[in-house]
Amino acid sequence: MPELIEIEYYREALDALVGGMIDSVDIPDERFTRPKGTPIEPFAQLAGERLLKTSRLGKLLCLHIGPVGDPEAEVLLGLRFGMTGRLLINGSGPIDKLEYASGRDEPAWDRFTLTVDGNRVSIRDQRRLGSIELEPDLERLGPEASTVTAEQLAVALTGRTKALKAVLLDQQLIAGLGNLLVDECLWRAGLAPSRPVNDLSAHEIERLAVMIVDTVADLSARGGSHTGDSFDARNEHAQCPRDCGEMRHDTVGGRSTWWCPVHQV
DNA sequence: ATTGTGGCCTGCCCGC
DNA sequence: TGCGGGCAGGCCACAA
Repeated sequence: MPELIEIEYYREALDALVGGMIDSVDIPDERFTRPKGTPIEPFAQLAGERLLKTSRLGKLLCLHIGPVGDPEAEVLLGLRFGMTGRLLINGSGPIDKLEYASGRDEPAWDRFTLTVDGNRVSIRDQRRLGSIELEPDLERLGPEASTVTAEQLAVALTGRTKALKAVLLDQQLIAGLGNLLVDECLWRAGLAPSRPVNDLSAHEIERLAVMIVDTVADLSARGGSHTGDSFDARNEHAQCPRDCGEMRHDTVGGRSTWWCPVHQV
């Protein structure tokens, strides 16, 4: 479930530990490191350093780690949460329950644990779809969705033929939107998810950019990606909350998609 | 280069 | 009750 909004909640929670000393790093299983096959050792060597800062780009949460007062020696540790990953601090998460995740909650699913001044920070990820990476390449991510401008959006769309939804999900083009946020943004903007992007007018692009920024802000304040106006209509035979048309279920960009054919055109 | 597909992983839910 | 298939809100490697 975690999309930009949830990752930002994680970052804010983690921010309380900035300045602390990393006592230990525990990665039980090499399958969680990226790129695949990266040994655990370089991660373990972060013990003894300090957590200097946190940052986020899209769904990537970054920990800036190193000795105080020596920016040259700073190392970036990137955390990705996949679909089922949660950040736990001392056993509890900023988000209590993941939609669509298992009702169970096993400490055995802790794929990565950092101890900062005695506080346990863990990624609990049942399916191991998340990962950790040293010095992640930030250049591979597009502009941040929560502040995306019409100009940036236009750049992402130009020269492409993909379905609109597929582009919005592509982290290289726009960073941070996941399946739920995209469906809500398109529902609010009145745009069909399967529209080829080269078909959008300048006016529609502008409207969509504003809608993305507003929707992210709105749902952040409400409490998560699952609090959209269209969320309850992600069901068979559900009615569109705007115009009472029947919601339609399709696969677009390889993802399960709910939309309203009446007002999304 | 761009685009679509399948795989990674695991658990749950449904129908037989 | 047991079993197989399909599905899940992310991301990557790969083929066309």
